[in-house]
Amino acid sequence: MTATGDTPKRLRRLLKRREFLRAARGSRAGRAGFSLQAIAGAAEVPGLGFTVTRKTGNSPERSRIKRRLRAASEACSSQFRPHHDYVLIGRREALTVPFEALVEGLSGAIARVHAGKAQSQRPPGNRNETQ
RNA sequence: CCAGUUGACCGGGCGGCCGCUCCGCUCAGGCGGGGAGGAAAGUCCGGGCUCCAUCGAAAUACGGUGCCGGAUAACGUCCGGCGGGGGCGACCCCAGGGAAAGUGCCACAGAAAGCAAACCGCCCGGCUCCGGCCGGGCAAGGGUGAAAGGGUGCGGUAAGAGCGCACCGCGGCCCCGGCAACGGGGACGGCAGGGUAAACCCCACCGGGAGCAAGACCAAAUAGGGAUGACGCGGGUUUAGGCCCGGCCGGUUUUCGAGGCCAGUCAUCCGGGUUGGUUGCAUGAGGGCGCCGGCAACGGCGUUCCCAGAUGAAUGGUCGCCACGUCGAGGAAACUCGGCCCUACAGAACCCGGCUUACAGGUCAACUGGCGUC
RNA sequence: GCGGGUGUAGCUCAGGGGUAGAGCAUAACCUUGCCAAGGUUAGGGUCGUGAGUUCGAAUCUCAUCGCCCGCU
Repeated sequence: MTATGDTPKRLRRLLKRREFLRAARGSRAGRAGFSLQAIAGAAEVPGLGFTVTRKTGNSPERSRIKRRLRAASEACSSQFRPHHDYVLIGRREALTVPFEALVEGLSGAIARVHAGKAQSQRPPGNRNETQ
């Protein structure tokens, strides 16, 4: 799991509850199949975490959602910026959405998240429902 | 051919490209190989394994199991029987020990719900104001109820009654078959003992507790905790415990002393938290095939195979072809074309044996009933 | 991995073998000039589901489903 020097595209995987909670305070963007959260962090290597709640489905469905999202994030791994942490929250639609649409959505969501961060910090109480 | 019963099984296949994880080899570039299930699930039982407790066991309490025999490491599982119930049948279902050890409960209805009793009644005698009343006998009939003290019939009687008899049931006894549960038969008894133990309970048998986040080890870094004991210093004496002498007295409890507490020193013992890694960890009550024993569960022997090991948790993404299913169109049909689903239930986490539950679609075998033909 | 609780009227809960109840809510009526409060009455239940024991099950037993909560 350690990122070696010759593979710089390798991402750091977020593991701890604290890291997920921190990312939840950042800006977010929703797309079909997932919701993306991003926040600036100290580490140079960008971090990425996946989470799918119990309510989404049973075990094979949750597992499959994570796999498809993981494959999609491999496809656009170069777009993740250094000094940032990302969390992908899986939704049920991730089971059925075509894979190209998933990759496209993720690419757009990353751009959207950084654009939203540039304009202002998230004001408290304002639900950021961007769809 | 139709309907059904039981058992067993499959639960997409092949191939590109890009990835993930483990193992082996490596000339360090890579190469080769393995990679979810029948339920991996629920966690309802039984074990292995590890630690804790205990001299070893037994008992109490609590919990579980409950016809008999067998299988098994063990089981609440499985197999074969027995008994009861259901089905025309193949076959299916049953927590199926004990109610003469004791206690409790049996609503409503009913006279009466557990020990015998008598509401309407029936019979005999007496009295009568002719409505009935009193005394005695009876439990067959009526009525209530889920259940009313063996059932049916005949005899018997004032009316009746196991009062007597026959058959059936019941009870213990004897004989026979069976390892046994149990079954068959015989003579006897003369009915006593309603139901409920998934009510308490009694009897027999089983169970120490916790769980791989068990447990063992390594490294780093940080903090230095708790308990107990001794202790101011020097000298003398004694084997030692101790005793004696001198000077000095950490803080606090008003002062001194004793004692206590706190702080300090030393010794012994015990221990916490954080992060990462290794191990446990995959050769096992293991799978396939064949032969033998057994009705079977299963066992024995031979041979062969190595078959997932992740730790925010791998086994994926995508494309093509084929197969299956389904829908639509064409066709007399075989079939052709196009679309859809490109699949059900569901994802290993120490391992194994079961149970239970979920499951689109499909395959095979044996058997049963019915119809048709020969 | 281990363990516990709960499911009854629209909501919150009683009932632990013998005809399913309370409060709030709903509806109608009374009261008031009107509303609220108050009063009277009514309706509303597969007792989570399926088997079993029993004469009889919301209650006892077994299986199953959903929800909630602990410990590690």
